Amino acid sequence: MTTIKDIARLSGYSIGTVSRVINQHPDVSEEARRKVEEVIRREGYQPNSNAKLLKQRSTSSITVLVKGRMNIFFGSIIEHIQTELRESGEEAIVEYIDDFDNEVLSAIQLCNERKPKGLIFLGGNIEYFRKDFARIDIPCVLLTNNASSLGFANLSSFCTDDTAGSAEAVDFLIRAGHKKIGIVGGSADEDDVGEGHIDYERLRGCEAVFHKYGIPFDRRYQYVPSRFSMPDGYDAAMKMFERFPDVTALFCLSDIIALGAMRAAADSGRKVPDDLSIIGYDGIPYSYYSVPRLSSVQQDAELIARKGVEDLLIRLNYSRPAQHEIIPFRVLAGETVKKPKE
Amino acid sequence: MTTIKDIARLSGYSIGTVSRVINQHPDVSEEARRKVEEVIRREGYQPNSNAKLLKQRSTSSITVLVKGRMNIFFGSIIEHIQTELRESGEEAIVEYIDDFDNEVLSAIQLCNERKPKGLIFLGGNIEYFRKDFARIDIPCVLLTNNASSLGFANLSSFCTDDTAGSAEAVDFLIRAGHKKIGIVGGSADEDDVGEGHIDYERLRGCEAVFHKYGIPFDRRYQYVPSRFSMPDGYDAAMKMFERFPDVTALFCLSDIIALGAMRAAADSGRKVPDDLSIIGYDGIPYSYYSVPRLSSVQQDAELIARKGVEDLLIRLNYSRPAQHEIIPFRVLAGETVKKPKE
DNA sequence: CATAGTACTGTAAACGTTAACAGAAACATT
DNA sequence: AATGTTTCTGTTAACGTTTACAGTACTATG
Repeated sequence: MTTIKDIARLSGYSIGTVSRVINQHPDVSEEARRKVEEVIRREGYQPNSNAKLLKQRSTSSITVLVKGRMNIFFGSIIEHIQTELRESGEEAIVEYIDDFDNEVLSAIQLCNERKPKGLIFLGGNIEYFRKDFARIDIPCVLLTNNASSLGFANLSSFCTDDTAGSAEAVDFLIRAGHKKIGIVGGSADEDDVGEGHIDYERLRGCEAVFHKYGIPFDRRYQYVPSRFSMPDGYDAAMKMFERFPDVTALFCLSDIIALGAMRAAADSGRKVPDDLSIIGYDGIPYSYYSVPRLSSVQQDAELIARKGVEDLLIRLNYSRPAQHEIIPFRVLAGETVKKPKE
Repeated sequence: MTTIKDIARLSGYSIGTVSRVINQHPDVSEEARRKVEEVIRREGYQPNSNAKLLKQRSTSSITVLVKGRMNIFFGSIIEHIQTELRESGEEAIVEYIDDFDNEVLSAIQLCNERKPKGLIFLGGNIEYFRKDFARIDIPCVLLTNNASSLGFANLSSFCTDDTAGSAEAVDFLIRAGHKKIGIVGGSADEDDVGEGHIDYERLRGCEAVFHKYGIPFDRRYQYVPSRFSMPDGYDAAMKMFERFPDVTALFCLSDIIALGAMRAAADSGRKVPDDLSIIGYDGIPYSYYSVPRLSSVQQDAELIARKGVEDLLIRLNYSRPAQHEIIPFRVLAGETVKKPKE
């Protein structure tokens, strides 16, 4: 392996000068720079990043910590994060952790091991682990929950208002004439739906709307938890049909789940939207191309990603305080919501 | 930051002993081990990986290099890779590169920067860069092309036989009674379809079957290139309808493309499968849940991932020669292929 | 009792880099 | 001519580990 020493020897300069050339320091003569660069190119020399990081005590990379299984909505956010970071000359490392792992503890471990200079969280619910979060001392961005209430100086958040988005979805169904509405959640564990949890926030929005219209809603019958995958959405919808057979509309807390539910509807002899209306959440491309086109509360994955990356980069470079911004959503009418038959 | 020195000081042992405790060396007394571990736990000490790697000259991690945009088939392979590696106590870092980047050159850069101990390639076509590949000296696995012909000692490959899979798809359509078959490809660039390219291999399989049945096939009219995304599939299908209006069946070189094509069919007034049959490739979960259920040549993402990881780990530990294995596929009949009307 | 072996422990030299510091040379200023 | 300043360069001490080597203190063996 060629090291900086070899370059120094071959170019006739000292390792100090070579290092300065590599790191674009100004105190280097034109001639030295030229000669050293020539040797570097000729030898195909690449600095050893471990040695570099050992000295500098941090990486040049930003880690994206994704909680839960591969999911196309997160996937598209990740893709946009990658694009944004690349444009700024930064490198993203994506790390997936299990749905049941504690993301904050995983993040701490990650910080120790790989020393990223910034962290982006996707999924999960930091609120539960606020105590541990205090141990993270690099800038963080949370893209799937609002963290303004947590009050950590190093934690920004950019996300849509889940409560408002869900309210609007249910409002949309009710205005279409539905009263028997089922809700398919995204939370894996029924017992787990506490404050800050994605299902909790979304259900809260739903219930407020039911209340506004004076429509009764019983969480025990009309809410089925699920997970962010099609098979899980399928199963949850089937369970819903069993539990609540005369349901006329489904609000699925993610498009993936909604697409699974569409198949479940077909398999249980329900035609969408004639027998069953469905509205999803996220606005993934797949839902846009489904037949019929899925109605959905659309989040702007690109905007969320861009805001998050921009904020992180600014805070990394100018130590600005953390920000919390609500990203607007919009309801795409689609083709899966229709006035109920009866 | 706590270092090994602090642990040594606090435990009353030397850094040598502490290091031996950390690395599970046998030459440590029970007492020393116990005491040192106690201090490590108490202090929450984490070894500095950069220092460790600087000494050991390689990472403990395996890098997955994914070419192209976020794509659910690759996504599910990645997920399985992650699972497999985690079970073996290994760590996976996923790196996405642009569709137009050269994956081998990217890999070389990656090796220099992060020093992974193994590399898994997803997507792309190493064949084009065989010359550069010789510069990579760590075990590699290619999961989307057969690399047996390349003859690199450090390159294994595990993938389905694209030629045979495509042949079977077309055979399936012809046996259903279709003669006017369009093929929607996965290759971004029409000029680019050369040997080793995924479209090249698949088209070859198709043409052989057309030939076998004595059905004419003109690549210029009946083949439209596309990319692995729904919008691209949609556009390509629309182009196909324009170019070849009386097409009765479509073979899409990926399910994502097929799902886009299904929407295109709907938008152009074609009912699937009554007016247009569609068969895809990959067998992603989404296609299984689509209505109607997509017919598809299913690849076993989990098996591909597992074989790849197993091979990599074995070669990492026992320096076995590289392997090349063809993973079987199977045609899922689905609901989108039907006898044509006329 | 001498010797050899065993079980453990400490020391110190690497690994490849950065950056603080000092020194040299050239030039400018008094 | 002496001094100060600027521009460049080399030297060297870290950074936090691992590991070869050398030791020490036992225990076992002849």
